Amino acid sequence: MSSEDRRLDVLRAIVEDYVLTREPVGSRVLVERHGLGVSPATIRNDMAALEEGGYIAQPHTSAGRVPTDKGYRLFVDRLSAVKALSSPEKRAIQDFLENAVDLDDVVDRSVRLLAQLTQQVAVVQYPSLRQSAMRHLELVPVGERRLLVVIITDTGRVEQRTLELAGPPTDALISQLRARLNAVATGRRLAQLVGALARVPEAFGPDDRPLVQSVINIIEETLAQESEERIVLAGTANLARGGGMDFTHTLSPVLEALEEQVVLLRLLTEMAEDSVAVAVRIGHETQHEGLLETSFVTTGYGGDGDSVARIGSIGPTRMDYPGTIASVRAVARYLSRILAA
Amino acid sequence: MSSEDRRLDVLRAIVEDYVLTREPVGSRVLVERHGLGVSPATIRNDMAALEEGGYIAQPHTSAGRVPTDKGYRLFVDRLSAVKALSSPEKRAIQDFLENAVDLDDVVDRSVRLLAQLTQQVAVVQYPSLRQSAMRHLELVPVGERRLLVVIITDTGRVEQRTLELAGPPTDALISQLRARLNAVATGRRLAQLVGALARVPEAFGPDDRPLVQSVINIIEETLAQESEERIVLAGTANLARGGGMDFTHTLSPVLEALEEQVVLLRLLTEMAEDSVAVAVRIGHETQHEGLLETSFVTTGYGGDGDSVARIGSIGPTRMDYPGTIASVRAVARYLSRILAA
DNA sequence: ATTGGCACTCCCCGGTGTCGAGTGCTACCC
DNA sequence: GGGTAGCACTCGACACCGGGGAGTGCCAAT
Repeated sequence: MSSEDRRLDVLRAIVEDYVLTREPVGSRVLVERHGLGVSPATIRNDMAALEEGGYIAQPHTSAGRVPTDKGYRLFVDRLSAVKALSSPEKRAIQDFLENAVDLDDVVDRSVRLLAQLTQQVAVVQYPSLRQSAMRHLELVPVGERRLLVVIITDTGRVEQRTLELAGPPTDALISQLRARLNAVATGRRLAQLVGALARVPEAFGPDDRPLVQSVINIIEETLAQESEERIVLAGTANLARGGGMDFTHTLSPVLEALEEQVVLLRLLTEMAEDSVAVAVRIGHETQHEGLLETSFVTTGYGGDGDSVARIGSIGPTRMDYPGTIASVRAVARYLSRILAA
Repeated sequence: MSSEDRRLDVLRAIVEDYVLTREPVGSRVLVERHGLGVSPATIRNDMAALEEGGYIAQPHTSAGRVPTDKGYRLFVDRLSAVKALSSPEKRAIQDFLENAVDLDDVVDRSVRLLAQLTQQVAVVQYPSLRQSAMRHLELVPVGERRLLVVIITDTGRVEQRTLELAGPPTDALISQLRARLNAVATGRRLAQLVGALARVPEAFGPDDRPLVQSVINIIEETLAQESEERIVLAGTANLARGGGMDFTHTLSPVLEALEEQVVLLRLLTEMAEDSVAVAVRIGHETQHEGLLETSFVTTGYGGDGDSVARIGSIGPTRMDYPGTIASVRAVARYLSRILAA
């Protein structure tokens, strides 16, 4: 074993120990608890080198070492082996998710489950409208002057908008329009819908076109609302575990960041482009003040090939990365399976 | 002024001071800061009496006094004057809520707004299905063997369920059933629907009855799911303000309680029966371990006369009750107005 | 009934001293 | 040159002490 290899072993040991104990780890316990076959003094030299490289740091002069963000990064990239979940765990996941009655329920169960498994905060993004395909489009007249436009996607998501009308429409017009829209839209990706709908008004008489156009407008508006992407959280209480000792002073900024759904959505979108199975953002990599002391592990779910939304877990940078990655991946897999059914 | 009156004044002063400063309040600052025209010694006698009655307590022998739950209770019942919101505040509330696009958005905005106003955790319950009236019921065939049942209420809530069919239904049957169901159900309170639907199958031929019956079953199931009552939270980060100093040790149990939607739903239901405009639960009155150090202020909204759901705010027992009550009431009022439109 | 006086209690806070974990360095060995 | 043992040093954690002060309860006086 080259000395370079041993240094990495030392880093791995430090990360694992620190994750377990929450306490800065010194050279002695390192050789005692992990089977490094050398003396503490040797380890100290390695630690000095690791510190030089910025992988670990000491909180104060005579304390043990703590991994830095850079250290964790190296750890997840090169040093960690993915844990496998036990069979009973897998069974439990599947059973739990299978009992869901509708999309809301599936999402709700998934997020709670993941929070439970990781003992951290879980995040699930609703299947993106733009990525989904149209299953059905329904027009429902409501009272005299209102029309309800309901969009149903293949992922089970249902979106509706109310439209105020100039006057009461005829039943014939409504059903003609409904048929026409469905003919054009059903089965198509919502993202590709905008162009496709443009020619629909041509099929209608000039008197009807304003209504037709306004229906199309409201559909396009609904799809354009990327901000309408919904996310659901669970397990925020887990942040406060152990007296919230994982965060300097208070966890208020963390909670604030989590409530800012914009922040999470940005991160999820960025991570979708990472082109790795499971994306990890560590500490400052989240690019957000409040999340400086947290890490975010996400993966995509749904869809065959490319995913339709993301699911993930947020915890202190000092988290069990292999375990979290395994849990996130497992729940995503079962979630995809359920949605495909 | 009788001495009894002064004692209540003293209690009020203690509550107000403690809410402001978070510190046990002594007899001297009491006479200094509030215009009680007597000496500290006199106040001390009153305080002794109040302590005897269980309205205040001292954390340790030589500290000031702190209100007990019983003290707060007396305060909200008899001693607090309702604050009025400023005109700009009212305007801001209205403007903010008016820009909502659908029910989800209205609820979301309301809960955020209330969290912002009270600087506490806000809770909004979705309009109850059972309390709402049916606006429209839609049946949408999806693929060959599935039927989507969509229920739209007058509060804008949309609930849908998927039904697996034995075989593909005819369009004629679907539209006949749709018409029939809407004739019976539209405009009716959902709670009264169960009986009304029972006779619908009689109008159909024996071949069609199984399908008709299963549609009716799934509608009734959906309505029966009281547990499906959804609630939305915002402002949990506010709990951690000031270093979370309002709670002994950690706020983890509080967060856990908030995630247990069952707990909140129970409380909301109980408080709906209090037959007061704004219901308040203080500390142990919440009957829940995790909420021992919190109070819950709620009121109903929506509907003319009796309300259709509740909205409220949760904060430390040491909260600004008059201010919270005013905010909750104000948001409820505007929320009702929006929904009625 | 109210008040001034007074003794008493007990938390808070700063200072001090000890202990121990952990380090860096140097000399030494293979 | 890399590994090791020994050693002096640093510095936080913790316990202990003592003064200061806020606040109380009680009593005697008005």
